Amino acid sequence: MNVRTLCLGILSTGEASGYEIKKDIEEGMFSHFIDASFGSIYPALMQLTAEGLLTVREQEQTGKPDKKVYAITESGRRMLGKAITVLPAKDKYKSEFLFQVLLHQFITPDVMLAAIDKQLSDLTGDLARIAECRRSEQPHAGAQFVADYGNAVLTAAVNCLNDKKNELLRQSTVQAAE
Amino acid sequence: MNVRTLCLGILSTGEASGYEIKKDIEEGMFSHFIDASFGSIYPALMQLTAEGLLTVREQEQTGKPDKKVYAITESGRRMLGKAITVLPAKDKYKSEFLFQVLLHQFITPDVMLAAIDKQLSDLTGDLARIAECRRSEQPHAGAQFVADYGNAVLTAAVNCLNDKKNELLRQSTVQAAE
DNA sequence: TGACTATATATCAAACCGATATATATCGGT
DNA sequence: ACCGATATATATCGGTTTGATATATAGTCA
Repeated sequence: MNVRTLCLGILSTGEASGYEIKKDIEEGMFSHFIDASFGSIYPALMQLTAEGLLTVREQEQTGKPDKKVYAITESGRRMLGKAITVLPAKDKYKSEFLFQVLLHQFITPDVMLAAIDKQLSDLTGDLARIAECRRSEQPHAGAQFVADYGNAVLTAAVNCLNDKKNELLRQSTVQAAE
Repeated sequence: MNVRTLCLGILSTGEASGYEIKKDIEEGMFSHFIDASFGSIYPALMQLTAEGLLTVREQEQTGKPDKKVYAITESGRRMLGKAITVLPAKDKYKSEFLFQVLLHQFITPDVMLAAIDKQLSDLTGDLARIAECRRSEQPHAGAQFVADYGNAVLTAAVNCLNDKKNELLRQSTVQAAE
């Protein structure tokens, strides 16, 4: 799935500017399983507009720079429906943390513990963002599904990591006592 | 983390050809949290060799085409150690499946159920691959960690998905009965 | 006034993916 | 003996995406 479809999907929930789309991707419900940068969002919006799948209107703001508000057209909705009515590609998961864990022989125990703490802080941050989305966005079946799924996975990760961390701490205190 | 560091990391566990590195990334322990294509692996190996971080030797094979076996040098080990002694970047997770779930209004229930089954099959496939790695690769602390972490997360995902699927099936049978 | 932050759009080099090309070798079917 | 399919193996390339940077407006705070 490319950034074009992503933009159509977000704009199907309401009109927005490129900057607001980026914020949705970083802070909203989409943030848990999607990523895109300005360098791909802005070109995609211009291209989609040129193809008639979006409309733009320039909106003046007080206290802020002007913004370009994009809205999806009927043609855009059809394209979106067609694009997501396919078997989804396999999830992609990339983790530098687990890479370090697998190569633990090259790093010192204190660096390893720092990495685990960083990972725990990332995970609990994600959990907090899901709770925040539940509070602020209006809930519907899809959002409920995604939030429950995210909570299940992240909670399992946190529990496993805490176990592993305690195990490491126990080992290092035993070694220190010898 | 770039493909260069990835190649150094894999080669730190033993010499390999570009093709074998790709197989490690697809089937081995690394497959659960790493991805890279030939289009980035081969250039990276050539570049690292030119910089003296790897050595190559051409090896003839019977029944197969020749291969170029790369091995990490001392200089490469130092570079790898330096590259992974940093706080790891945040995990990246991309899911077309959850994107479809959040936009469920655009897809029919049967497409949704097909997507869920695809996701379940992907997850159980990953679980099976972890079990297979446990069987075939020699276990060490890092591999144990990664395998336990993967099992915890994937099992939580499978359980949550099965719940959601049953819920959907119950709803559709209730609606069919009305 | 100057420094900093937030909002907002846009561009670009570098990195990377996915597809394709090329080549060798085995195996099974016709 | 020949064809097609599959596995092994290296390499390249167009197109997409990232991450950084540039540009600009406006509020806040020392």
